[in-house]
This record gives sequence, structure tokens and C-alpha cells, in this order.
Amino acid sequence: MKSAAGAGTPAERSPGGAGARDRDEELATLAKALGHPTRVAILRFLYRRGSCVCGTIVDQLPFAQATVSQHLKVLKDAGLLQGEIDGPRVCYCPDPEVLARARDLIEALPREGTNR
Amino acid sequence: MKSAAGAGTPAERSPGGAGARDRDEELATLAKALGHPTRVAILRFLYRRGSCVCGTIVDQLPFAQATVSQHLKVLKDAGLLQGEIDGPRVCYCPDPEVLARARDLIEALPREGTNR
DNA sequence: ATCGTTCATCGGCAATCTACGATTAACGGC
DNA sequence: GCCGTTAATCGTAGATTGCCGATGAACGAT
Repeated sequence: MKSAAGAGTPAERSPGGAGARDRDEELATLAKALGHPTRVAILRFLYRRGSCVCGTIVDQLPFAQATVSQHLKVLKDAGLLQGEIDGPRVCYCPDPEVLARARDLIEALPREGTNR
Repeated sequence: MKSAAGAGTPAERSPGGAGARDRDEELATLAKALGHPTRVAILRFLYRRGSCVCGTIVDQLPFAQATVSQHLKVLKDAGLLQGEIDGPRVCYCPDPEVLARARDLIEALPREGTNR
């Protein structure tokens, strides 16, 4: 870990100020979750349906249930999805705010030097 | 090579229509390039400076020159950067349009179900 | 032509990612 | 209780990524 955590961190290698590094991490985390076509397809499908059960997503994709479940976990860990337990099934629904956060971070990227 | 505009992809097994598959790939490619904090930091630094030489970027980061060069290649392959040879040096400058394309693809993600 | 500078690429290593089958855990119905 | 269904997790093989030092290629200056 070379992460800069702790009180009074110098953070000398931080072009753009202290908060910039945090935003770098945040954007990178969200982008990484979006960085696989299958996960994008899952998200798109969920936005079309509003929400649906894991099995339905598996049916839409040419991958095994275990693989889809892992992709869902990545999206959920990034906050892009929420999963609610519904009986023996799990209902997934997308979180538009987190996606909007990703969009805002990208949009702010060119402006941080001039504005903030 | 992994440029933002695909030539012609067959690809049919996709929920959401033919073009959706292509957009999934395009967004995933861009997001993947943005999916590392060092690359986001490079991009942000370049937007602040407008453009600068590889060596200057290396000086800003706690990584070896070879590592930075690889990150630059990833960003360039995704189209987020352009590199111009300037004598013995290489001047990198960001491409706002490609970044805006990434933003648009994210923004469009929740809306594609409603207008197809 | 030779040298120093600058950057890309090569080779290698550890870590992470992606995919899968198999197994386990949780739930409803019988 | 005992099944069948659903989805998460385990274990693993193969590919990819991230990092580095070393080397190579392109250029300007001497």
C-alpha cells in the first residue's frame, strides 16, 4: 500500500491539491467497475427493466451463473447497484445517483485546474 | 487500434439491440482506461497544463518512466490523449471530445430503454 | 560520426481479473 | 422434517495488469 492515509499526510506527489487524489480514486473505482462490456450490458439491462431478479439477468447473457454473480458483486461493491433479498431470489436495481456521480467526476476532470 | 469508432462488428446476442452492444464495448473501453487512479491523475494534470512533455508527467508521479509510459499508452490507445513528437520529446495533450463521449455514454445508459 | 537526452518497448515477476464447475446457504412448498 | 429453487461463494486455470530495470530507437548538439 502506498496509499496516503493517516493524520498529517504530506502528500507531496499530488498535483492539484489534496482532494484531487481522493477524486482520482473515486473515479477510478467507478470507472473500473464500468470497464467491462458485460457489466455495462448488465447495467443497461437493469435500467431498461427498472429492476429484476438475478436469474433473469443470467438468462440474458452467455455466461454461467457464477460469472454473472461475480459481475453483479463488482457493480454492487462500486455502489452502482443495490440488491434486495426477495424470498429465495435477489432483486437488483440500479442506483442512478452513483452513475450520475461518475458522470460528474468525468465532467469535472477538465475543469479542476481552472475553476476550483 | 481500440479507437472509439468501431468499424463493423457482427455481434447479435445482446439485450437491447444491435447498437447497444457496440456502445457497451465503447464505454467499457473508455471506462477501463479511466479505471486506474494514476491514469486519472495523469489526465487531470494534463488538463491543468493544457499539454506537456512526458518527462514532466514522470516528475509528477512516484513511478518509473517505463510505468508512466505504459499508462500513457493506455490512455492514448483509448483516444483520451494525443501525443505529438516534438524533437526528441513527446508532447501529450488531452482530447476533450473523447472524454465528453465517455460522459455521454454514461449519461445515456439509463435512457436507452425508453427511446429504443 | 559520436554523444547525451528523451521516450517507447522488451522481459520478467507478482498480483489481479475472468471464466467456469462444484459446493454451500437461504428460502418456500410439500 | 425433506426437496427443489435461487444465488452467493469456493477453488482453480488461464489471461491480463501493474510495476520495474534494461535495452532500443529517434532526435539535437557537438
